[in-house]
Amino acid sequence: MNRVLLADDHQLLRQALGAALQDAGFEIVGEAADGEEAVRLADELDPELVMMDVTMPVLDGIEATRLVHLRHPDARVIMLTMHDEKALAAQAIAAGACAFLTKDSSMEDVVATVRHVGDGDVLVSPKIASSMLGELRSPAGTEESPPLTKREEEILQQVADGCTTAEVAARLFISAKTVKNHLASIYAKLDARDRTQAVLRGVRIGIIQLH
Amino acid sequence: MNRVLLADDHQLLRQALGAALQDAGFEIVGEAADGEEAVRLADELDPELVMMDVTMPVLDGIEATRLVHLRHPDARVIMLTMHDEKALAAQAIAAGACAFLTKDSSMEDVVATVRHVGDGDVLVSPKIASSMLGELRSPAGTEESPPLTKREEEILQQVADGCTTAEVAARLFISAKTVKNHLASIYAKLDARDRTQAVLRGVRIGIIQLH
DNA sequence: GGGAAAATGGGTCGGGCGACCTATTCAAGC
DNA sequence: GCTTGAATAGGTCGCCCGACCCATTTTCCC
Repeated sequence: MNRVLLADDHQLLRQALGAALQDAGFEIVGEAADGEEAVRLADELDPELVMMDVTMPVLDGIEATRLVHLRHPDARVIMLTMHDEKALAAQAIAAGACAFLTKDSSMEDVVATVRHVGDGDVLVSPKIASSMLGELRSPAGTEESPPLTKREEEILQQVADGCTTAEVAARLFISAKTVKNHLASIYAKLDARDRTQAVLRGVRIGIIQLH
Repeated sequence: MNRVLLADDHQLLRQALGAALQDAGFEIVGEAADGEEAVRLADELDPELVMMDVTMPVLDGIEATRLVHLRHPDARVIMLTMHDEKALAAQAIAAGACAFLTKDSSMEDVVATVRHVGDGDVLVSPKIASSMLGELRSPAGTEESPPLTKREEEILQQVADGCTTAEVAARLFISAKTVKNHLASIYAKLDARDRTQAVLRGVRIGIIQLH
């Protein structure tokens, strides 16, 4: 019997996961609707397992995982994501996640993965997880895309919010040139050739919130 | 006892909805993972109710709803969406949907809505639905954004896929000028000032697929 | 048949944007 | 202490983009 904390902004999915995990013998000790709440509840409830969605308001799942892992090294975090992206897996693992699931998975896959992690398997690699799901991606070298810095994420979010280069510069009290430099770095990291593609990548990997 | 068809690309959510609706006394006659499959299964199974996600591969939920409603005027379609956007509600209703639910809803809300629609309520307006959900939006005039034409959606999708204006023109065998004209029309309809915002809007309202 | 909307194409203009290059400061880590 | 990387800033260049004009053809609905 493992104490589980659920963090997902979609109540529907939380309830569904909660019900399935309870049926499987897990105890749901709390539910969070955003990353910040997830971190707070993790502090408060000290769960053994955390099911964390990547795309969440206020604080995204990656950052929330990083914080939870930092404060509760024993807690095992399982990441949930809409779209599966190789780049995301690396970031999730780096942030301290133990496993990786896409929302294309079946309930059985979820329960199986949670059980594995709960049983103490140190790391269910994304590859193992995806093969376990019967879905295999990342053909070979798993070319990783280095995570964005905090400043870069901040700038990309502003761009996603509709700001031009000059507007971002004004909001952050820095030069437009600097914003351009950050953007160039973002494009290189996300393999995007313009702001549209960069923002879309950000949305896919869950570091960008849609307002 | 109503015959229900589920259409959502996330297996997890399909299972969850299916289980909840079955518990509530509905019969799940089929599940579709994309819009095309939804239309095909609707033809095949002739369900009374269809729960249709907006964001689906191959054919989006709006278009799928339009087709289903066209071929099966008696079938009642309930739209499901991630983000709730006023513009989407108008499009969904126009396409023939009977009700509108966000994934922020609770399972109880979903069951209640499905029951209402299944009982024969002609139209659960988005406003009623959202007030039923305890969430009220669209303060007054519900300023509608007219839906994009097929050509416009096609072009916006190409832009989302990373094409420049010239590349879209080449792919569609039309002049770059024409692409620009369509884009201008798209910007006006979606209240976007550039392609980044337009694509993001498309993603939010679910007419754009992320590849 | 007639009108509206969609789809097509053209022109011009200014500005934002991305590519490329360099430089300084500061903090963290080896 | 030295190096690395992040964040800051500057310059130039060419081009793509969006704003605002315009017209024609086709399609579809009344």
